[in-house]
Amino acid sequence: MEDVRHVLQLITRRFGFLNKNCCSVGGVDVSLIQSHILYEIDRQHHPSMQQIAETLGMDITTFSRQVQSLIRKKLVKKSPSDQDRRVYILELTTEGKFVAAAIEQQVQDYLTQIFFHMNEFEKETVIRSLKLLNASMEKTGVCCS
Amino acid sequence: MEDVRHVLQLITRRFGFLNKNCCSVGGVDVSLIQSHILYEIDRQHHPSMQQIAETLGMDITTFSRQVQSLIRKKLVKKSPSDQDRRVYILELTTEGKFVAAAIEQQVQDYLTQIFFHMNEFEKETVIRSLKLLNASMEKTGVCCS
DNA sequence: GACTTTACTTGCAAATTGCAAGTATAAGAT
DNA sequence: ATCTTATACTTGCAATTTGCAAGTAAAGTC
Repeated sequence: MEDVRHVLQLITRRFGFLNKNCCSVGGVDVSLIQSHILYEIDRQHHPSMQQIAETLGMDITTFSRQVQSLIRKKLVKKSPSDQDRRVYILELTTEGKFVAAAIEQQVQDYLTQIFFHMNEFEKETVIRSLKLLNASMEKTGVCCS
Repeated sequence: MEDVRHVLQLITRRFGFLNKNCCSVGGVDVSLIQSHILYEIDRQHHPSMQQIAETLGMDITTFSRQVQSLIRKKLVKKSPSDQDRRVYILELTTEGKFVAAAIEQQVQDYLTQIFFHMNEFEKETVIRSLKLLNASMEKTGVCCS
């Protein structure tokens, strides 16, 4: 139990490294945080700025500027909502989707490699455990909608 | 399998948030990265600068300055090695140990909370799974000695 | 003893941060 | 209807953090 922190720290670090290295696609470079933003915009259906900033636990002003940067790179599109014109709806451009997919592919390749060292039973156990852990973390409600 | 990335992303994020919030001890504030530095100096026995920077995957120059900052806060001590006077040996000061321990305590409390939602069997399975996952990640050798 | 490598630091310019203060729209109160 | 308050987002600014290039100083190599 004492070493759970350490193991989690290592897993987190390794997973973070992965993302860090995988953020250059074609001519475009995106930072780690930007890749997370792309990822979340892709996942959530036409989210607002707030939603993504909240999900990622970022300060909204920092987020605002990151989005500006992604718009400059033509990876993200921002349009005012019809229902409430204070809010802006985010979506990926075609190129944004392409970059997100390329990153996704690299992550999946890495995950495949990792699970390659396990047999089917281990693999399933690990995946189930991760989900359970995540669910437990959610219950304690430290963060992240 | 497709959602493993997402689950890992969430776990990572939640675990990162935890650390982010837990870095004010007594009068002293340390950033997330600094808390990781303290943690690793504590773990490794009289490590050099390189070693910690490498472990954390940080640029050595950035690391150098972070250490300077921790020394200013009197949490870390740096002394030239006897064997090789180019290298500096790092260790925590008494206060540094105190801060590291306080952070450790907060993390452990959080982990206890998380596992509180599981029965003994689940708990053991999850811990075993995390170790297995970490070992598999290590085999693919993306990072982190 | 001259060259190379290694461990670490500093200069600098760019990027990233958060707070305070701003604009603009929406919702609620009278 | 309008006055106030709340919400969604942006901008100014000053502080921090970053990485590269160039530095120092000590080992190691030939």
